[in-house]
Amino acid sequence: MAAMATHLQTTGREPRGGEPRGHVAASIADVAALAGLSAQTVSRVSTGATNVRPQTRERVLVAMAQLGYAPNVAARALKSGSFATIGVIAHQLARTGESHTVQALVDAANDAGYTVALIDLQSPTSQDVSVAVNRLSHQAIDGLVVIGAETTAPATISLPPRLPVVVSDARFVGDHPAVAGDDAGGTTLAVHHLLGLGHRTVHHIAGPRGSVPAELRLDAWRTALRTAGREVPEPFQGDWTAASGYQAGRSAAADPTVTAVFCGNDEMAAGLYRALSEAGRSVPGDVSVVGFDDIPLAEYFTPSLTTVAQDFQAIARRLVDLLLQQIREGAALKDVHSLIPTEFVVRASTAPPR
Amino acid sequence: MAAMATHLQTTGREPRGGEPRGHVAASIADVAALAGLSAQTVSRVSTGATNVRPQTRERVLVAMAQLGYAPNVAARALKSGSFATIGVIAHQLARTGESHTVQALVDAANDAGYTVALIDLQSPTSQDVSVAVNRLSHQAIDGLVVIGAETTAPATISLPPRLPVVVSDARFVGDHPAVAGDDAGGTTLAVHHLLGLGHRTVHHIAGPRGSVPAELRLDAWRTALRTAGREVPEPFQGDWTAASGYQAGRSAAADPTVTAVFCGNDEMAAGLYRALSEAGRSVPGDVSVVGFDDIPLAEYFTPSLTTVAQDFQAIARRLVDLLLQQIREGAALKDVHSLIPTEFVVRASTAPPR
DNA sequence: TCACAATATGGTTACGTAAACATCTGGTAG
DNA sequence: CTACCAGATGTTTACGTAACCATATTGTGA
Repeated sequence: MAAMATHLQTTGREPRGGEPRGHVAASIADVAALAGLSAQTVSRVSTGATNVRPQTRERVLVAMAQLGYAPNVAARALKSGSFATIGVIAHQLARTGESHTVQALVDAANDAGYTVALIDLQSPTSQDVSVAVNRLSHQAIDGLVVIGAETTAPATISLPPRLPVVVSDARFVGDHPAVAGDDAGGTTLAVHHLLGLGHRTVHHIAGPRGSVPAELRLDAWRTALRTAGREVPEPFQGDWTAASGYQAGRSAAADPTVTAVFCGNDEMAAGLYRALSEAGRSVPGDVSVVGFDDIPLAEYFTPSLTTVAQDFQAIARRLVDLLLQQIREGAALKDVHSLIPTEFVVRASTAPPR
Repeated sequence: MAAMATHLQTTGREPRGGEPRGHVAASIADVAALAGLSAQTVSRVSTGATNVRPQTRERVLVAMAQLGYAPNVAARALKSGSFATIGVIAHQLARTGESHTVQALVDAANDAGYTVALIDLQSPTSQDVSVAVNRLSHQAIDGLVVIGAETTAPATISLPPRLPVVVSDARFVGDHPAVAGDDAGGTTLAVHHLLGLGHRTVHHIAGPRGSVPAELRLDAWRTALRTAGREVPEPFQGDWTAASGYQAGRSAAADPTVTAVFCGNDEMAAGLYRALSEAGRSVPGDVSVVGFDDIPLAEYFTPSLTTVAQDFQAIARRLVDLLLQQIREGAALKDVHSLIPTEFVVRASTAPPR
């Protein structure tokens, strides 16, 4: 009930006050009157219906232009039940990976004729997600993309019934179609690459506890080492930020057995670079480093960072595809789980051990 | 007329098909019937009106919960003329500076009870901006924030009349309220810092031609040098990307007279770092480097980057404030130009020349 | 006890659009 | 020449809400 109350308050704003001329936005009736036609005919022109004489259509278009007519989206939405809008729930938009997904998502949605209503969560808890969804209310959006709930099980998010939803989540639990980058696959490539160069084992700076991609990468790293019969060292605990990578890096730099580090993301790799540099250990001479995500800056780290590239574009396109499919067909797609492959990009931060 | 046609087509989608039970979303009338009250009373509860007996309100809330009622946003918007939504036009959202502004903007808008409808432009030309605006149509949003038009004069953007608008633009031309970081001030601080360290002059890697912030930083750099009576070297031409900074850096590294470089943004500074490193010139020993923006990674460059920090939060808050003020008061705020101060952050990438 | 005020609740209406159905026009085939 | 058909246009209606005005109910003071 508490959650429900969040969308029950009005904003208390009045419609915008009048220009000098009592020039309220022109409606379809005004256009009809000016053109000497019925409102229905105007509506037909504005929706692109074909059964209108070219000459009549022209008359309507002229009247529209003259009045600066634009269809009232609210009325249209009320009538049709659709807003041509999808909701996107993100978490810390400015985090590099997230912002790429969101940009790609916005572009994909726009291409499909949809506007994106964006909510940015401060914290990605189930409750906050639920509140955010209710805020958009279940009729203001035609569908919902949840990409910011990395520490939350999608199944525990309370959603309006019948609202098409897709989530970006690699666990593939719950009923919603899900799309994610191949965290495990990318991690395996990274570990094998480093072992293949001759490193005896690979250390890891992990993302925050509870984060799904962080856990998946951690597990895959552990599994890859075990499968290869290598020792699994204690992972360093990070939180995605460069600062945490730096902290972890101070410990790593002090440990002479560390010759190869797989970082949970590129930002933490940047922090590690600096810690190693301060300790006088060179990359890749003394320590090889691999990142994850392939942010634009990764190529211009010094040295250029070897990393696991995520295809954010592909992830976003797939998310939008799956969502629109549900919206159009009116049916929930259950058990659709799409894993977008990662690409391993070898640059200059990895080398055989000394 | 061509532009107008863009918002006249419907999407041709049918409303979502029925669940097994003919369970269309509950309306205010359904709630009223279940509670044994009039629709009006239900409406009062849902809008938070005070003149309802607590006992009656409770009856309504129970009925709402039972039916899973949520107000129909379209109907509400149609009645009130307001969507509680603001449009945001961005350009290359994933660019670091931009994504911070957008995140802060979304947060500020959400705090004020507004949803953000986001459009990401591929190219920031006047025409594209106009098309994007028309796409949102002038009644789907209560106001518009334009932050992605850096190569476009706001005055040349065709906007629906009477739509409250704010732009993020430091030129302050045209009628719209504008907010921007203090490009010139920040640049001056950077140049003075470097001259103060004893450098004879300061080189510059500029942002793309035509970009407003790029030009402002370029001009301010030139002016600061002239004012100080220093030689003004030919600037290097970049385009905001690390790749362009690297290119420029190759030339800079080859020129022994270059001892201090002011970069148009932090990404280009990253590219410069690498070029200098490859040429065997150290930062800050041989060359001092200053960036612009203070992206989160800047502190973890190796060495830590001295840069001009922009307060994206403050910019966004001010943009939203100015927009909401116009929306609420119904009057356009002309000639409101707000310059958000920058902060100069001294880190480890600058030092006196050898 | 009753009149009156204050508060609570109900009925009617309009917001702008587009679907469904009705009517009108012009042309064509029998 | 007429009946009919197809296409063009008009009329009516409903979508869900909240403002406005009308009415019912409660409580208070004389």
